[in-house]
Amino acid sequence: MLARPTVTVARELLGATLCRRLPDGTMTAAPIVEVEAYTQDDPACHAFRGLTERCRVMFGPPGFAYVYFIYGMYNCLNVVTEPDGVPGAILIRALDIEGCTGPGKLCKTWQIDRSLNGVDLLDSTGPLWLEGGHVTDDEVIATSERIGLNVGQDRIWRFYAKDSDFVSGPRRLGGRKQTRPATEKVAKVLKNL
DNA sequence: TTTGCGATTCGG
DNA sequence: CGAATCGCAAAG
Repeated sequence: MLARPTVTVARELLGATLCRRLPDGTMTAAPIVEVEAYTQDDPACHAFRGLTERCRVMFGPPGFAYVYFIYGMYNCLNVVTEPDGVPGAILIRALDIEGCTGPGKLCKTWQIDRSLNGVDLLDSTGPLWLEGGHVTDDEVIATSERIGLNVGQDRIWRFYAKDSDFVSGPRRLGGRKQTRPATEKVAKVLKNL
């Protein structure tokens, strides 16, 4: 499923449920509502210059977590894609739940750091994993340039649930406060996964 | 080794 | 718009 073109998978990942089991046993889960795709031939991708220690997991099999540290204080979570040997990843930018708007905040809130780099995201007995299907309804999905890049801005590889109030960054005209739950329409789609 | 900067966020 | 804050990777 994840061993396919990153951009395709990214779009389909919207609506999947990210689940977290904290060290103390606490469990949390929420739908993914914003993602960005990064591929080998993409200048903004960590794997663009080849394999390095940091992006090693991106070159491995799909379904594993690629967590990196950025700006001296934040962590970002990615889902590795593409067949083993081909780098590719999807940055998880927001979950449909309070405190998880933005890749850095999401990781801070759910206590995700580099110690989770390389964990199997398809293992529901682990600390972090994915469940559920995906959204295919174009009507509830929006697209845009990726956020915070100085290269690769020509690639429209950011996908987000149109009406989720937890999506980060630039939004549609008259951006609203991000404190309400997703609208009924999106909520319904997310529920039928 | 050194250096410049980054897939961010928050405050002024 | 700039500070915070530090690991990474390209350059020296």
